[in-house]
Amino acid sequence: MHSAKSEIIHHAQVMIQKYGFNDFSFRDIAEKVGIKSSSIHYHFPTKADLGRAVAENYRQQFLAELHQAETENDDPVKLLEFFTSQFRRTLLDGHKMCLCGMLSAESQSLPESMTEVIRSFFNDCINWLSALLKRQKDTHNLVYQADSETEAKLFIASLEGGLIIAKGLGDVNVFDKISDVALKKYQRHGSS
Amino acid sequence: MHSAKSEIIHHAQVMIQKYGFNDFSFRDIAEKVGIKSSSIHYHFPTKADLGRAVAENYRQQFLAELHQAETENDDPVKLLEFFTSQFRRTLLDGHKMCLCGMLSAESQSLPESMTEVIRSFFNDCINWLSALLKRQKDTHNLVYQADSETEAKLFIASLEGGLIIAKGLGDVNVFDKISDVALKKYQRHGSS
DNA sequence: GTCTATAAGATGATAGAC
DNA sequence: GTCTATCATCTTATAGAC
Repeated sequence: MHSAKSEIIHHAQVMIQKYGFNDFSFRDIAEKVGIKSSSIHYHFPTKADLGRAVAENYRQQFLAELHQAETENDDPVKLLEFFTSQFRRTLLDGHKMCLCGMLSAESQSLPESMTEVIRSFFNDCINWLSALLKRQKDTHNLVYQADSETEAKLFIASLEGGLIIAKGLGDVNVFDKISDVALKKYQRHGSS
Repeated sequence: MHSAKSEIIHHAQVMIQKYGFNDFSFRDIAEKVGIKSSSIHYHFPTKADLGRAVAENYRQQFLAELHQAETENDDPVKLLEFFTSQFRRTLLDGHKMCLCGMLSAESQSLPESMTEVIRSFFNDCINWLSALLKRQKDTHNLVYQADSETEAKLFIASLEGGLIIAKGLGDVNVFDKISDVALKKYQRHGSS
């Protein structure tokens, strides 16, 4: 389970989350993995190939963790908190951005093969959150300010933006404050 | 008012907002301005110098526009809408990110001279929004879910994240949907 | 202030040996 | 699969003429 290929994907992912897609090199990855940069081209002919593989791997793993959480707990609020904790974890672990949040900001300088995956990632997240919020709304007869899909978009936007503000202020606690308020809307009575 | 120096700053700003700090070169800027890349070094010795000047210029202009808006209108809700429209404008004009939002995401690959300015930008915005929200709250006897400063952080996070989600989905309308819901919280009765 | 010329290093990528 | 060697290109940056 520590094949060179998976090691390359792992370190590329971390570097994208920390520095962005255009500020790491094949040599940087190679040094981390302990091989030469030319060996990376054997697994991923171009940087676009590597980038797409990293994004697709991230998307699938992220989604798998969401589905796994659903099997362990079916309380919508708890699941929203789990979703939030996934973002919190990347921030605490090396001040990393969400991979797809970083790539989305940079999307105009990325190959189209990568932007396809980013779009899928956000669609996946919004669908998952939307179904959750709708279930919470129907169960407790709540009234939202907008349809569940729009509420889902606002929620994930708050988290992606929360990472940016926390990084900009250089204070990881800011993320917790932001996400706590974003969550409160769905934890209490439904007049909001 | 079209000095080479201001032209350089302008085009550098646009390119950072579109592609990020590490995906444009002095030659790219030089071509846009119509000079040679070596001439840029006369005005800005290093790329870090240019980056800091761009960020500082953005920060001051952004803040000046906020203060200008305050002299024309003192309704907190209208001012929140104005704040929002500033973000909307950058998205509609070339799918650009907020300059400091982009730089904040990339902050781990930036010189410290730039991260200082980014921190100031967000502090400025949060202070401005916070005072606004507090005034709205006191005037109408509203109840927020958190203190005004935290509400301000959530609000700007929603906008920064709104840009990211809209870009990720490749649909600028998504930003409007997100910002509309974020705004509703402060337009209506105060139980939220 | 802007130019030409150039340096010194990094980058993505390929060819061919093992 | 990984290596060495190499390439063409791009990058920031500097020196010196005009």
